[in-house]
Amino acid sequence: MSPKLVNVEQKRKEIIEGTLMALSKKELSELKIADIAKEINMGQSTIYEYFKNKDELIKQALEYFLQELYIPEENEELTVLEEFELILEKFKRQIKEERTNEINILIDVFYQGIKGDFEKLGEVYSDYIDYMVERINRDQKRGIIREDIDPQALISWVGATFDGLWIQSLLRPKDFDVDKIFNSFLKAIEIYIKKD
Amino acid sequence: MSPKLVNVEQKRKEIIEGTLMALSKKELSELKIADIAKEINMGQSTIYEYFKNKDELIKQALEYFLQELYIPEENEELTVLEEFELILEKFKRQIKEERTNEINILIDVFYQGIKGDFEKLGEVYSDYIDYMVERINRDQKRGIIREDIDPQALISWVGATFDGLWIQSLLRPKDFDVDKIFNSFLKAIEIYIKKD
Amino acid sequence: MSPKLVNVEQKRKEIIEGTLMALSKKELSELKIADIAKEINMGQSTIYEYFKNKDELIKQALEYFLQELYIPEENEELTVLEEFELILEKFKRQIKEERTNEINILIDVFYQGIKGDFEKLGEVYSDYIDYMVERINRDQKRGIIREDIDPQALISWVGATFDGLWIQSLLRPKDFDVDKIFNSFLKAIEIYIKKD
Amino acid sequence: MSPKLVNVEQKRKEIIEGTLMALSKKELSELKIADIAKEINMGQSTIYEYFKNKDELIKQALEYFLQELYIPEENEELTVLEEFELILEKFKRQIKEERTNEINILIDVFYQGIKGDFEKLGEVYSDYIDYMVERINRDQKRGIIREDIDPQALISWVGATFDGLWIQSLLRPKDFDVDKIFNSFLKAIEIYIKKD
DNA sequence: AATGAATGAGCCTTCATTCAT
DNA sequence: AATGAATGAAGGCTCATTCAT
Repeated sequence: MSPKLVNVEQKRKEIIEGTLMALSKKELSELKIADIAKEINMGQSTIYEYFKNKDELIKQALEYFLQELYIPEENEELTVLEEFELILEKFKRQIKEERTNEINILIDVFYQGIKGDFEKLGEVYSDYIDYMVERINRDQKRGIIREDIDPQALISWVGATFDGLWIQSLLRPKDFDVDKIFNSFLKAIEIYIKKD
Repeated sequence: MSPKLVNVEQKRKEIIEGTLMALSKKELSELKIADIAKEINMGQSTIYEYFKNKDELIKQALEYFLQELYIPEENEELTVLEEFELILEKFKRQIKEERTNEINILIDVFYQGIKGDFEKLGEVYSDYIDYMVERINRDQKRGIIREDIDPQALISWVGATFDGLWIQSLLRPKDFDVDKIFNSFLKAIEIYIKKD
Repeated sequence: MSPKLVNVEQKRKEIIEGTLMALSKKELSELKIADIAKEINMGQSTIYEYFKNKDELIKQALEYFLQELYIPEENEELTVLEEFELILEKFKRQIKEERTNEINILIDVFYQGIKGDFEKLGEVYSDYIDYMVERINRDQKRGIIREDIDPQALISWVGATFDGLWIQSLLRPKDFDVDKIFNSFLKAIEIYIKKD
Repeated sequence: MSPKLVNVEQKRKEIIEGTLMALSKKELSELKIADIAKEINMGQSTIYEYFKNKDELIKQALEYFLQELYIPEENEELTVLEEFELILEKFKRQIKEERTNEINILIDVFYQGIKGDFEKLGEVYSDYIDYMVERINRDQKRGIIREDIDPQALISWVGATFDGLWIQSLLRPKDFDVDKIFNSFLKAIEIYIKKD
C-alpha cells in the first residue's frame, strides 16, 4: 500500500514483460539473463533485486503470460457451438497474422507445463474446462444440446482438438488447410451435439 | 593384424539408445554428454568417435525414436473407425502403464519439431496423414464412410485430437477421465462419418 | 547508483601485460588462459569480460608488445653508422643482462609473423625500413654515405643481419663472441658506405 | 644387422618422412598425431610402436630434416665469395619456386632451436661455421681474402645475414627486392674481404 | 607387428549469480 | 535502489596415449 511497494510491483512487472518479450524471440532453453536485461535496458544484477533467481523469474513470467492470455471474454449470450466457431475464427486470424510472438511463448508454456515444471498451466486448463462445462450445461437446459452428452467429456476432447490443431499448424504449415479442416471439425461437433 | 573390430552401426545404435534412455529421465535442455556416457558406461570421448557433436547425436537419436515409434502396424483389414478405436485403446493402456519413458522423449520430439529444430517430425506427421487419407478413401469406396467427407480434413482434426488428448492427460492427469472422454470422442466420429 | 567503475582501457592493459609476462615464461602454444589469469590474480572468466577470446587477447598483446618495443628514439643528430653502432651496443647490453623476458616474447612475435598469423609485424618491419631509408638519404645528401648505394637494399640486409645475429646469439650462446662479430660487421659496413 | 632391425629402421624412416610431410602443411603446434598417421596411411597406434611419444617423434623428425638439408656440397674448388654467391642464388630460386614445404619445416626447426627445445640446431649451426672458417682460412692463405679478417667473426655475421634475409623475405614478401638486396650485400662483402 | 577402439586429462568458453560501491 | 565488475562451476570437445585383439 505504501508508495514504495507500488514501485516495486511496477518494477517487477516491467522485468516480467521484458522477459516475455525476450522469450518471444528466443526459446526458453536459450534465454539468458543478459537477454532479458538488454531487452529492458537494465543491469543484470538489478533483476536479482526483484527476483530470487532465474527460475523464479521465468515461472512468474509464464504465470503472468497465462493470466493475460486467458481473460475469458464473457460471451454469455453465445451458444457453445457459436463460441467454438469464434475460437476457430480467432485461430485462423492468428495463423494468417503470424502472431509468432505469442505463439513462441505459448510453446514454452506448454512444454514447461507438460514437463511438470509449471503446475499453473494444469490448473488454468482445468478452470477453463470447468467454465465450459457450465456453458454446456446451460445449453443443454436451453435444449440446444443433446442431454445425453457428458459436458466434461465433450469439452475435453474438443479442447484437445484445438490444442492439437494448433500444434499441427506449426508442424506442417504448408499442408495445413485451415478452412477445410475447421469446417469438417465444426460439422462433426454440430452433428454430434444437435438435438434431432 | 587383427585388432578388435566393432560393428560401427551397432555401436552407434547403442549410443543412440543410451541417449534415449537418458532423455527419458531428463529433459533435452538439461541433458549432458556426461549423462549419456554414464548411461551406457562409456567414456565421453568415445561418443565423439561415433558422432560429430552433441547436436548431431541428439538429432539422430530423435529420428531413431520416431522411426521406432511409428512403425505402422499394417492393420489393413480394419476399418478406419476400428483403427481409431485401437489407437485410443493403446493410448489408454499407455496411460495406465505409465510409460513415462517414451512420453518424456515424445515431449521433446514435439517441442523440437514445433520449434523447427527437427524437421523430420513434420515429414513423419505428413506421411501419417497421407497414409490415413488412403485408408479413408478405401472405406469410402467400400461404402463405410460418407463420400462427402474430405479425408484430409477428417484425419487432420482427428489426429489433432489424439495429440491434444495426450497433452491433456499429462497436464491434468487427476481429472482426465479416459473412458468417458474417449467414448464421447469416438461416438462423435462415428455419427459424423457413418452413412445414414 | 554508483557501482564500482573501472577504467576499461586500464584493465585491458593490465590483462595484456599479464599476458606478456606469462608469455615470457611459456611459449605461446603452451600458454593457457589459466596461466594468464593466475599471473594477474584474476578469475579466468574475468578476462572474457575484456577480450572476446584467447586469440583476440594474444593478438592484441603481441601488438602492444611491438608498439612498446619499437618506439624509435629519434636520434636525429646521429649518422646512420652511429645509429647502427648504437643498436649493436644495446644488443650487447641485452645479451649481457639476459633480458630473456623480452626475448622470449620476441621469438613468438617473429614466429607468428613469419607464419602469417600476425600481419602487424610485417607492417612494422616495413615502417622501420622506410624510416631508415630516409635517414640514409639524408646522410647521402650530407655527403657521409656514397651516393651510388641503394638505401632500401642497404637497410634490408643490414636489418637482416641484426635479426640473424640475434637468432645466432640464442642458438649458440657459448660460441657467440659478440665483440669480435660486431666489430667485423661494423667495419664491413663502414668500408662499404664511406666516400673515399 | 638382422633383417628385422632393418625393417624397423625402414619403418621409422617412413614415419619420420610422413611427419615432415605433414609438418610442411601444418605448423608444429597444430600438428596432430592423427595428421601424421593419415599422411602415411597408418594407424595412430602403430606410430607408438616405433616412437615413445609425440615429442620424441618430432625431435627425431627435425633432426632427420636438418641432416638431409645440410649435406654440404663440397664445392672445394670455389672461393668463399663464390660460395656466398651460390647460396644467394639458391635462395633466390627457392623464393621463386615457392619451396614452401621446406621453408615451413625450417621455420619450426628454428623456432624449436631458439626456444631451446632442439639443441641439435645449435650444434649444426656451429659445425657449419667451423666448416666455413676453414674455407676462409684457405682463401686467406691463397691470398684471396685479407689476412686481418677474423674468419669466425666474418662467417658469423654473414651467416646471420642469410638467416635474416630469409626471415625478411617471409615477413614482407611484397617489398622484398631480392636482386637489389643481394647485390648490395655481396658488394659489401667483396669490398670488405678483398685485398687492395 | 599392426591397429581399431577407448579414454582421461585438460582447455576454452559461457553464464547465473554474487560482490562492492 | 541500481549496477558495473568479478567469478566459480560447469559443459562440450580435443587429442595424446593406452588397451586389446
